[in-house]
Amino acid sequence: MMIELDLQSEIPIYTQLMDQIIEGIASGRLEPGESLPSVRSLASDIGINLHTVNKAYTLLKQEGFIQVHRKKGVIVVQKEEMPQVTEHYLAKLGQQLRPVVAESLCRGLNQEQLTEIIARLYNDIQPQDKE
Amino acid sequence: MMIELDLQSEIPIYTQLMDQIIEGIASGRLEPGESLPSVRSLASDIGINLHTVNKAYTLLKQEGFIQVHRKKGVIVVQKEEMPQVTEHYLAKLGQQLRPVVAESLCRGLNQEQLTEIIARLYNDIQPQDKE
Amino acid sequence: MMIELDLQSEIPIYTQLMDQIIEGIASGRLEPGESLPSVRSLASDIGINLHTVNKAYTLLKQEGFIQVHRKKGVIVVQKEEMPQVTEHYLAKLGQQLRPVVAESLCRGLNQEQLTEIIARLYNDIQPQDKE
Amino acid sequence: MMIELDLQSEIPIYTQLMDQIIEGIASGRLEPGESLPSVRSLASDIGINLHTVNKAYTLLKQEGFIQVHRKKGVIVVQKEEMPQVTEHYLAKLGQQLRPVVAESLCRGLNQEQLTEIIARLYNDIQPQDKE
DNA sequence: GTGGTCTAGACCACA
DNA sequence: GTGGTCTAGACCACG
Repeated sequence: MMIELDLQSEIPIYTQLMDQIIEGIASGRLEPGESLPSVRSLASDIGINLHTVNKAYTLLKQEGFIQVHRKKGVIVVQKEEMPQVTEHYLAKLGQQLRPVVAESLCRGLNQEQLTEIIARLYNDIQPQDKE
Repeated sequence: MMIELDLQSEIPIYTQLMDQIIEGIASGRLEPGESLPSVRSLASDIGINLHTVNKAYTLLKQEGFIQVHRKKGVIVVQKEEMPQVTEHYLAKLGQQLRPVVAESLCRGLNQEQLTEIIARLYNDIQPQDKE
Repeated sequence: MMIELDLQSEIPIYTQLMDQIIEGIASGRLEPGESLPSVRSLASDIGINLHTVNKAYTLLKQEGFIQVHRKKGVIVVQKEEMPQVTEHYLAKLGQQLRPVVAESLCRGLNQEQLTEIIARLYNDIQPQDKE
Repeated sequence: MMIELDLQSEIPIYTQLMDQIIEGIASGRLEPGESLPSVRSLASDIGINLHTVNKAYTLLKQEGFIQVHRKKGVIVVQKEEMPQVTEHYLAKLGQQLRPVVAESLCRGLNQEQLTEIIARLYNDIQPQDKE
């Protein structure tokens, strides 16, 4: 599992970590049931604070992407248990996307172009092996 | 100019204010050349500190959405001077959207559905000059 | 006398006005002894406040570039009376130029290039008719 | 890092601070990658408010001279990432220098003399690695 | 302990 | 009256 952090970024490290793990799941590089490194080992691997990894894991657990077993350690949830498209999620999505769309409109980036960007991201992230 | 803020939100007030103003421009409720309320009056209108408004204005000025005119006060930039779709902007956009798409993939929200959400936001915000 | 002001600029209008008049003198478009418009007419010509023009004139007078006669109005000083290169002026110059040179060094603009820019400005402003 | 401020000057403190830091970089007293004191410690060291220091740092960050690193704090950018000579910078430079040259012409300070002043500043600021 | 945010009150330059 | 600057004190997120 490759984690790339930008320590200069204004995005908190724990958020970047969450994003990377979620993208890992989305892309298939992290499979359901697969186990993640322990808080300690991941922290030392990428050279950040224990608390930071812990915070990311805790939030991912809260959102339902991972489970923490006393014995098996940290694992990605099974496909059936993966978080769904809830009302709450859709609301958050709209709230996130609204300012993005507004700025696009101001700058003259039209709906087709934005859709195209979204499409490229889907293809970019999505698992490519179709078998 | 209606401004709606959520003082409890984790999103900084000055960011919400920027978003609202940008959406105002995108929607046509704020027209190019139109003048915005003074820092002081807007602050007292919406019940926040003038420095918070000032920060929002300053950032909007830096991004090129508004100008501070010595006589007319704060004005929305002319259409020709509106910020463009720069490389830098596209990079920022991709960076913002990437985690959104990743989470969508995990939750099983497919590309068509996300595109549909974008489309609705475009229609929602866009100026509705129907007459 | 053409005056070009940028009302959006962060540079105060009275300063821009002073700069323009000094450049006018430097370029020969305003000759020693020539009279400048009255505060009132200049203000209405360029559409700014009386006080602003007044401030510019007052400061120019203090610096010795113009004289205000009760009868002749405002005139550019004679060549012999033009402000000289004083110690005080050199100190001000160094103080102004120091940060400019420092930033140039940081950005990798070398001495020759900066000198070239200065040279171009001299040629640009200087009176061109040599007869 | 020595900082000398003139609290009586008409030049804003945050500007003086920016200038001093840029000169520090230009002179080599501040090396790329080196970390700057925290907002709080610098503020208390030089006896000004932390918000004033913060403003200077924020602007320097925006201009690309420093970065805020999540672990190392505030650092001078690496040499490769140092701001370049952009069109925008050259425009700003011309705008800054134009009135200076105009006044020089009026006062009879010729191009050679001004060039000489620039040269002295370059030598004065430039890193003196003689050993 | 760090930077980021917000509030509050004050002074000044500008127009 | 406007924006710009500075000070001061407080809370929070982050690491």
